[in-house]
Amino acid sequence: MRSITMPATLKDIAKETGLSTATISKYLNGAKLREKNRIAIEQAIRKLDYTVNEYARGFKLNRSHIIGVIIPDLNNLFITNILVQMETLLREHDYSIMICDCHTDAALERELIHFLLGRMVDGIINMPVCATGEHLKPALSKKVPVLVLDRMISGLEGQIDNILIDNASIARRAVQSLIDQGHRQIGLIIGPTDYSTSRERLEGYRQALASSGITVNDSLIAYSDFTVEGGYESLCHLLKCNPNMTAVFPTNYDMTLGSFIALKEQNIRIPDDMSFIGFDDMGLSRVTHPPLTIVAQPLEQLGIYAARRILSRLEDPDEVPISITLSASLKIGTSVGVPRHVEDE
Amino acid sequence: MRSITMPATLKDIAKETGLSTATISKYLNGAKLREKNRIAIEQAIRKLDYTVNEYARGFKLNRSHIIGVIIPDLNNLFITNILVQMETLLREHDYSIMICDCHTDAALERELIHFLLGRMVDGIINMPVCATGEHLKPALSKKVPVLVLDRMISGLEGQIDNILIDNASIARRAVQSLIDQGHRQIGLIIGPTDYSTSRERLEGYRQALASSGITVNDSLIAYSDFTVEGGYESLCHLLKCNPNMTAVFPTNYDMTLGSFIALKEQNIRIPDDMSFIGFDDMGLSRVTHPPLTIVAQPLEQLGIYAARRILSRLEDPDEVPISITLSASLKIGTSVGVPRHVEDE
DNA sequence: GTGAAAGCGCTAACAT
DNA sequence: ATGTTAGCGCTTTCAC
Repeated sequence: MRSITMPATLKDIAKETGLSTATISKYLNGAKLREKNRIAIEQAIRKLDYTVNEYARGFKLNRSHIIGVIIPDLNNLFITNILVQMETLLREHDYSIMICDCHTDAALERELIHFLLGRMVDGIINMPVCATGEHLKPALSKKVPVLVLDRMISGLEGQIDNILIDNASIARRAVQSLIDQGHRQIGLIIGPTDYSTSRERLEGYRQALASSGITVNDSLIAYSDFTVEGGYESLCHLLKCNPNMTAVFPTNYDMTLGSFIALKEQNIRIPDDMSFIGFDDMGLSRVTHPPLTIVAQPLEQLGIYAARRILSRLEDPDEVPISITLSASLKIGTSVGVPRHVEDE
Repeated sequence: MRSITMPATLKDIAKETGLSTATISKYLNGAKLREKNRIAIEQAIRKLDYTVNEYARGFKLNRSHIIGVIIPDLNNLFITNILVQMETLLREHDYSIMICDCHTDAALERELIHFLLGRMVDGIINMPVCATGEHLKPALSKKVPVLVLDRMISGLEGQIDNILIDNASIARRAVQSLIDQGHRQIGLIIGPTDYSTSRERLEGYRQALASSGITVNDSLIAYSDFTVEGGYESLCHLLKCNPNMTAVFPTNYDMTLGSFIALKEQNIRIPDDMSFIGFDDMGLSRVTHPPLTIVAQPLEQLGIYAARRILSRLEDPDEVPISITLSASLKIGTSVGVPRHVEDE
């Protein structure tokens, strides 16, 4: 006899209704059957509080309906904004996500691939730390669909899906808009250059300057670390080394917050004393006066595309992996003005 | 014959080594055996690239090694700070977490309990939206251990674990420290009072004032919503209604950020013009000058205790659910000063 | 439309 | 120390 705490199984429903487990299973999976039987089954299910044992089903069908997600840091609004959309959309399709934080540690990242494969995940979404993509090989050789998020990995074309943002383009446009206002001494606060996103933003900055015939002044480029503290210190450093700097462009949210606070604390007015273009349209950018001109990355879209792509791959194993690049937009505020020396002319 | 993409099974290893599946299973689960056989198995495992089918194992043993986690919002550093520790510790014990964001929607929260139970999670950790705990009943009746995080739910004592922070106490101490400096007009920015944390912080504020014989002035209490915008607007509102206010105490991280920026923008100096005690020692508090006096909640500890408790419950089903209350601390900076009118006396 | 039976990969008696 | 065997709950032929 089945104890009070043991959940009911198909067999119990079969016994209760006098039907076979096969029939009930089929019904549960969408088959049609005699009205009388349908009702009997529904009744038995309610009476015995039956729910499908997804574990047995997954075991039988060899699919878990779980997507593994490996990210470098959960404590990051840029990342969670993407995850929220992904999770919501995947759950609507009856998939759940297993999030693993590798703490920006490439060795742990590699381990986590194995961890997730051991958990029989149906697919893997990864914002990679390891730039070579070497860590993804075990998943690929097991034919588990892999999607790489927000960072470029070369050498795996055609084997993985890739959702990217056109960082070079948006950085170029942002810096160009500063140049158009007359700025020549434009500070850039950039993240670690082992990430393709940082390199591309730097490249966009260089392109904009080059196309206007402005020589790049290396002392205007602060190499930072994507943190609030990093942004704060970089801004202070840039100011000290470049008294003539008239505009500054931090290139992620935390550094935007840090450098914004540094400016406020030094009583440097935006845009009167310093023009400012921030990054990522979250928290801070919703309250500042003047409203910030800001690079708005389509984070929700990133999450949605990632979820859609992995679902497509799962539905049709023959689907070919592709790379999708989304455009960011420049949200215009009033934190960019005409630089002093131009006004004076 | 097993196709190239089908993963190897115990049977394959058995065939390869000439041993039985039982022996290999036992070895995999820690049993000792003849050195010769051990080597043969290791070799076969490597040759066939075998990994345990966790799905079959979980099915057989009726445990998934998955903890379901339901939170009101992933886009929240307070929450992710807790999750990071939880995830790390649980994974070290070979558990993974399935995170579901209910978007502060009680109906979705209830649904997610069913979703997770259907996924056969071994336990559930929940920072609840629903204050009655009604949504947890299905989990409890299935004997799935439930742990409630950071919020009090009454009526479920002895049935659920509960990890809390002593909000009343820390709020009282924070406000007391302002009173000790001579402040009498102390603004409070509080979150939605449907959460026990908000009510307790408000209670702590009241207690501190009462114990010093100060009458509570309702116009000094701003009921806000835990967001950056909310903090910004609440600060502006408090200032307008209370020109005599000499100190302000926002009670979560986002509202701390919002009100801090509002002060900066109005050129109100901290602590000269306004004393300030912030909440949650993250991002902002690491860069401000002067360093903020701040309520530091033990977020990492919260995550660690939650993980430990649920692991204990899983290891020993007879373990009795308990409630643990952690103390927050007041990190002293220099954002609190002596109010003007006292200096003048 | 319905049922009988096989089997997914693993573990746990139980036997040797 | 190792093998035999049954069976977890489900889906899926293949009959009828």
